[in-house]
Amino acid sequence: MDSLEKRKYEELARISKAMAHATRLYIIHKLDEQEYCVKELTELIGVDISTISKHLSILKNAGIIIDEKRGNCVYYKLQCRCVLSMFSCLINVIDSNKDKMNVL
Amino acid sequence: MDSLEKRKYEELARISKAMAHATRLYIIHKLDEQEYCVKELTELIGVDISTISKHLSILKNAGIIIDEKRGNCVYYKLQCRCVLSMFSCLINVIDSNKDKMNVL
DNA sequence: ACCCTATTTGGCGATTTGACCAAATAGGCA
DNA sequence: TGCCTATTTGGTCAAATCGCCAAATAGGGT
Repeated sequence: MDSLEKRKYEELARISKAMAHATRLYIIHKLDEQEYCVKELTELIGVDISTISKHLSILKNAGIIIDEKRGNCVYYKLQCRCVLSMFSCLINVIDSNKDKMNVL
Repeated sequence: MDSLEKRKYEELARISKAMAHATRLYIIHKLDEQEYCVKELTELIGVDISTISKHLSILKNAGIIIDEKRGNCVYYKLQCRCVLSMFSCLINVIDSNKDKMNVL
């Protein structure tokens, strides 16, 4: 793997890592339905608000979500719905394993 | 997030984490082209063979790749090409960010 | 200006991850 | 059987991740 290729895969991994957490996947899923502010997400998820804030900043930093301040709150939404294809990919993997199991 | 939903997202995250590493993404990419044994992948990538073996076991454990012993070697291949849609997802995210930048 | 709510930031301890080395294991083949 | 190559496993260490708490910051509204 030459250094150019290495950089490419590290960049892909950077985005991929940002999604690789149950809470962050859940946030992405909820933000697909509608936008939410930090406090609302905190109530939906039930962990400390500082934890949610950090998850959001990881997603934002990876360019997966964007924020917008309105009134007293910071609202988050998906930067691009394309991330949702991630879910079908993950579900496909899980399903293709179930299939494998059944065959045996 | 009720406990059923929590389990669901943890399961998705389990697969997602397995892919969230530059070397493992690279392995997936190479295994899409053809199957390889551990030693060959080690030479392609250039880290310790035990490191590659562990990466492979993570991918195998997540049901992303499968192995097959033939002769002296263990060959690995994709369990299902569906994981490749992950790459387009990641690239889409990166591109949608570039677009955003250009607009500004 | 002051209070109050929302959010972010810094720091801490616990856990996980990733890379290497060395040693164990597996199996083919002379 | 004994050797040799390929692979896996266990141990160690450094670095990254995660969740909480406490404190800092931001900004609206009275």
